[in-house]
Amino acid sequence: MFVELDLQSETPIYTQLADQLLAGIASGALRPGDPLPSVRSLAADLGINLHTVNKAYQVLKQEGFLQVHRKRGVVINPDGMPGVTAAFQDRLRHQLRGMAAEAAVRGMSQEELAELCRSVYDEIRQSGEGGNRDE
Amino acid sequence: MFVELDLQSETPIYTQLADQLLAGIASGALRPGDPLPSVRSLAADLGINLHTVNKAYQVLKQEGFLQVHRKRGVVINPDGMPGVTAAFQDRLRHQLRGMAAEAAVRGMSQEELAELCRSVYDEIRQSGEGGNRDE
Amino acid sequence: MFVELDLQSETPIYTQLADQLLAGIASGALRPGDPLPSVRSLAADLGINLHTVNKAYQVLKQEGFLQVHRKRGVVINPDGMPGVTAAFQDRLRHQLRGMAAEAAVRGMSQEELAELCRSVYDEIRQSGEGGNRDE
Amino acid sequence: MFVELDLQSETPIYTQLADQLLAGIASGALRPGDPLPSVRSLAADLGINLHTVNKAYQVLKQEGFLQVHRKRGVVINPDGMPGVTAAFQDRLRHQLRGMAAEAAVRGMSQEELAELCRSVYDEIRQSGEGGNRDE
DNA sequence: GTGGTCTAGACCACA
DNA sequence: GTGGTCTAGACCACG
Repeated sequence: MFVELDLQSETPIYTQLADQLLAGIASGALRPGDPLPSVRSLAADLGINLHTVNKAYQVLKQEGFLQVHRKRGVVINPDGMPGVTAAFQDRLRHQLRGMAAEAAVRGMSQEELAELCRSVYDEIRQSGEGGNRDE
Repeated sequence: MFVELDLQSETPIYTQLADQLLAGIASGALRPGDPLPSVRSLAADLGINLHTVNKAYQVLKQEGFLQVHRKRGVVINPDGMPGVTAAFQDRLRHQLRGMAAEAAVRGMSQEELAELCRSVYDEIRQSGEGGNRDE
Repeated sequence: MFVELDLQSETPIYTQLADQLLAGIASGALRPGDPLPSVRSLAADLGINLHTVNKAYQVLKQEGFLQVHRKRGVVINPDGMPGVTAAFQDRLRHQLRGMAAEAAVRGMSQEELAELCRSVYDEIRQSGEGGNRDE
Repeated sequence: MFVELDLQSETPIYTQLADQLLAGIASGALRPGDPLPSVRSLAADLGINLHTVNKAYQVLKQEGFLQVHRKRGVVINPDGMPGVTAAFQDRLRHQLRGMAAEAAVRGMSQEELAELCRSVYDEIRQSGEGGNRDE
């Protein structure tokens, strides 16, 4: 579990955690059906409160990425990940708009921005290359 | 001034305002040297708090997009816009990472994401098309 | 024994099990005097914990649906089922209130809700049709 | 605000609160656009923790019944209530199934159950007759 | 003053 | 042991 949190960041800890878990799924390090650490143990590992971990889990569960299994605890949704919903696209566009506006004003070209997107996407995919599974 | 605020959004009003001012600049509707409404009048126009408008202006001034003169009021920085700083790139990558991770998990391909980037960028550029009022 | 458990559900497994046993009785598949599997074997069949099966049995025994004999094991109460007690009606109304409130808010009419009730009731009755094994 | 909580009940306080707010909406006592008390004041009124109130609000917000307005605080969704979604129907059926099974076993007829549904529905609708609005 | 976040410590139902 | 709930007290961003 390679999670790195910036406790000073203005983005909430639970958001950072949720994002990194998603990144873990995207990279293949976490796969559908895989169990996640209990809120308590992960909280202890990360040195944060269990409620903070719980909130991250709840957010991901709400969106359909996780399930709470009565026997196996918290697991990556074994039925696969939710697709590209309209709500998600809206959210994406909204966030992109703000970034794109500033990028444009600062003189970044359309293609430079797109290229940056691609490279970030690649980083995420490759970070888990080989799908190391050591739990 | 074509500013639309969503008071239900989870993004702060001052952020929305700042983003839309940037979009105005990106589209060419606002150009270096152009004056902006006074805090007072813009707040009245938008039906929001003075502090909120002020904060948006402060944020943009801080980043170098605006200048505040005691006499001439608030103007788009006549010396041109700040460029693509390292800090900005970091911020961009950081935000992109979260989005890209979720997009990847949801099955969006690298090129689909890049394409979305491009289209959003275009929208911003085009929204001000024909808005070059004085040349 | 046609029991289907949803380990991801937020309703406890023992509750699901108890409900399905009740449904079995309602449908006629299980009748007063009929024997039920031992805690041990049912737990093995369903792949769940002994405690869980035991709790379901205890709950049903507590309400008077089952009897537990040292020798004959667990049987559907041969003296017949408990009737519509005041306590049960209270419980029913209480649960219905929450559902009805949300249904009403969502625009479901009184008759639509009543009709749904009837259809669910029918499903339960019919699911055991033809299941009268020994007469 | 006529909210009555049973702190001894096994149903969570936040659920009871959410249900009663829904009942308030169903009865017409609360209408789209109406403001709700702040989490702090309502918590003080009810003698419970503000986090508990907050959770109730979050649940209702999540489902689309409430909105958090940056100026007006928490309000009943002014765009109207969510409709009868498939997810809601599933939830309803599931809950009804358990109740209907027990009702049937206890000898309650299909029509008796439906009639109970109707009467509960009526109680909710009528409790707010006249739409008293004293805030 | 609002809601959002985080922490800490506690109890309970469930399995 | 797990997650779910509740409490209490705190800080911060926002408007």
